[in-house]
Amino acid sequence: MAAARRPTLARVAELAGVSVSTASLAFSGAGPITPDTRGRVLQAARQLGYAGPNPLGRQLRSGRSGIVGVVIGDQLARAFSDPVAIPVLDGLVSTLGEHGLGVLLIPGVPSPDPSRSVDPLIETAAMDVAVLVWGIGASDATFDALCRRGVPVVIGEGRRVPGVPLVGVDDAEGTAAAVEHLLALGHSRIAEITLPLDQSGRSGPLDGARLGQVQRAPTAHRLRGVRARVEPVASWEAEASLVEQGRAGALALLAGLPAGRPAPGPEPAGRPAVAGPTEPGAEPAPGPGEAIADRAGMRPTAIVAHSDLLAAGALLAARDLGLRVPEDLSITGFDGLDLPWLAPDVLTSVHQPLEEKGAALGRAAINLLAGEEPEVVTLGVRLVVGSTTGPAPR
Amino acid sequence: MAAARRPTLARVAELAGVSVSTASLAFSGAGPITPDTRGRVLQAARQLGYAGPNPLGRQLRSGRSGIVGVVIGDQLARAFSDPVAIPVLDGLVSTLGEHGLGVLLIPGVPSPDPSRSVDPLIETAAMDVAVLVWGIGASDATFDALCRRGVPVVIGEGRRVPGVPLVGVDDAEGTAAAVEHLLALGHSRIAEITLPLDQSGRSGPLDGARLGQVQRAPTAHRLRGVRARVEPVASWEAEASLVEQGRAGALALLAGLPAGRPAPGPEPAGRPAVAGPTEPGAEPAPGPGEAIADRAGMRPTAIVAHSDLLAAGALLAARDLGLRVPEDLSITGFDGLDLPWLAPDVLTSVHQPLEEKGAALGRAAINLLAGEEPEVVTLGVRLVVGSTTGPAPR
DNA sequence: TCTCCTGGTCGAATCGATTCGAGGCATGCC
DNA sequence: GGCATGCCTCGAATCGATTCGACCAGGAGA
Repeated sequence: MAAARRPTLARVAELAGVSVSTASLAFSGAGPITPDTRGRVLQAARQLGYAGPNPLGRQLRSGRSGIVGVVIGDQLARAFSDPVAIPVLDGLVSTLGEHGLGVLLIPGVPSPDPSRSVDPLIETAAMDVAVLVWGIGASDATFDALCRRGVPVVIGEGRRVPGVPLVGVDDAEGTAAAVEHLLALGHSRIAEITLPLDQSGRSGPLDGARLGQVQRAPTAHRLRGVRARVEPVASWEAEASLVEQGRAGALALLAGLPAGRPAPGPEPAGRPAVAGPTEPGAEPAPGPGEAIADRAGMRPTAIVAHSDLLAAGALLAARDLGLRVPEDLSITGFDGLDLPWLAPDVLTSVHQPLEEKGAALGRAAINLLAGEEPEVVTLGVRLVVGSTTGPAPR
Repeated sequence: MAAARRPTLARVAELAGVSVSTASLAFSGAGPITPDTRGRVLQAARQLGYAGPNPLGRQLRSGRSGIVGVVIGDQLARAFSDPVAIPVLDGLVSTLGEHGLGVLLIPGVPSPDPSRSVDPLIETAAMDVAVLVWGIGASDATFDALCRRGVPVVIGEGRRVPGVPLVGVDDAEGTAAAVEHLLALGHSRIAEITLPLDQSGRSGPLDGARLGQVQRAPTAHRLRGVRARVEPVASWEAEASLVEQGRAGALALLAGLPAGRPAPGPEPAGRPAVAGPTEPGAEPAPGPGEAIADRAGMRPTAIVAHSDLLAAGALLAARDLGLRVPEDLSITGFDGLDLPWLAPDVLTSVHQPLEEKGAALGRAAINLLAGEEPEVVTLGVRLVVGSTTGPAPR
């Protein structure tokens, strides 16, 4: 039994008694056509149940698929669970949608995969541009594969690659502002909970050696921003931007240490170290067995977290430990998420324009398609003071 | 300056000294070919920087785009913010990915839109199947448009449409189980916070009249499941599945009412009403001015929420009101989300297999493509008792 | 030695639309 | 009345690959 195939433009033209080219004109609207003829064609189309030109034919001819591949780093589920990702994706999809472009979801895969295999879609799917949303590492199989195919790429939050548009926020500026705020409040013992430095899945105390291994661009910038103002008394690397990780980090940084004022130790507390080419390795990193939380044996009075979820976890940990926020401990986040379940607390946080970031990614993709020169866009951030920061305890 | 276009299969064949058809064979692997010839073709391809057949040509020929359109109801941002959506989407994308299919994200639009316009992608994008993830209403412009185009459709969580595969969970069974659990604990004054009944954005007390207007399928089933076991003493309709809405609903249901045992009023408290064709309108709906929370003027001892986020909001509201959970108030949710920030509480909740639901949607789409008969799949749910339910207060 | 078979290669048709240049017809102007 | 001018319409080429049947050569079997 032959299944009746969908009618084609040719059949419609035939029924309408016109040529295929005329019928095409009737639909595309490009080129002159008598309203009468057009009407006859549309009438014939309706009669045959023809719902417009087959996208496949049109795409082949035009060489454009109207599809933007969006490569979601890591696992899809994890990417989507990240509340930071949502507005970005939303801004991206909206902006592209306004220009008639669709978003094809492509799962990325962890970079350090030995087989360097990428999702088959990257090799075979039709797309006019690709957007790598969560940045690319030093060497990225996905990026390479796309280049090989000749698919233009837009990078979100990653390292700069010559000739490739890049969209990011001013990460360093953001963490620097947070630290500055804390310094102004009199804090000197500032600890830090960082975003992952790479895709290794590692978590735990962050020492100088590890610091040199940072691969993810936003993390690197946020680390730099902090260190542009102060050398943290302790730093803890999270495995991912998750509440649980923030809690674990804060517990590690805070637990079992007496509160108190800066020890009169050899190290000048909270010395503001301007970032620069300081001797690496000269840094007195804590030894293996040493308490990670505090080189001087005393509790930090503030925690700078690289993300709001990490900060939220830190806040919960503080509550668990019976610490008052901000009286005993100040906490800053990064992202500017709305986290009503932290009520009555509102995070002091560096707000980044997430939806605008998505929109900027979309515009970059569109510009690329239009043949414009690739640009590097850096969006501004803004520290918004909430209820989780206050004067340093005396 | 003529931009050098990407090399085509024809150029590769030419360079390799074979015919186009042979070159095609070398890539597709279909049909017999000498390893030697194949090697020559691949060599030529490498030399030209040819990264495999152009998807557009292949797709036109095969009539398949390898793309599954996933229509996300409402706004994209809202859909993504819903933690229920994430695992479903993840299961869907994974399952489709294993079969080489990509997911094209398509924003749905609110049904009651007067212009009945749909996203242009629905009319013009290439796709082999479409999945309507968040169900379709009684009449749905999106669904109609897809049918007109001849794109086969899979429905997730919606009404049954003959000839269209449907995937859902046993909603009625779920809420019934939750209520049964509460009844077994001795609760008789059970209130309810419901999912939206339609896309109107309405929220507030739910009376009998409104109950008849329910359009969204899962909501209807969950309402039915509750009423199969008990007639709630009060019901509050949320505008969306959000923590804030749950909090508002719970405050409305609980605020300002004295705790206490069932009033010896004319109405038998907690009468278990079996669902059935009871006289509509005979229902003693609360009058306009009446306290919505409680027909007998007393606080409910349990709240059945249609989703975990609503339940979480209710829990926060209870904490705000100084009510102990579960000593003063029991709360049940629906979905089985992991909500660590509710710690130390763990919701008693009806767990639904979210990722499996996504996978089932994917399988349904694949089966449809393979020409198999459309099926209705209903996945089971399971009540998991947490710390938010306990014996009714005496 | 002839025929049959089979594995490998090639030609040509096909998928469904877009687009460019040519041509036809009517109008307007000289 | 003839010619230039537009406005529509049409034919044909094109996008890049897949696939079916034809064809050819070489080996096996009779």
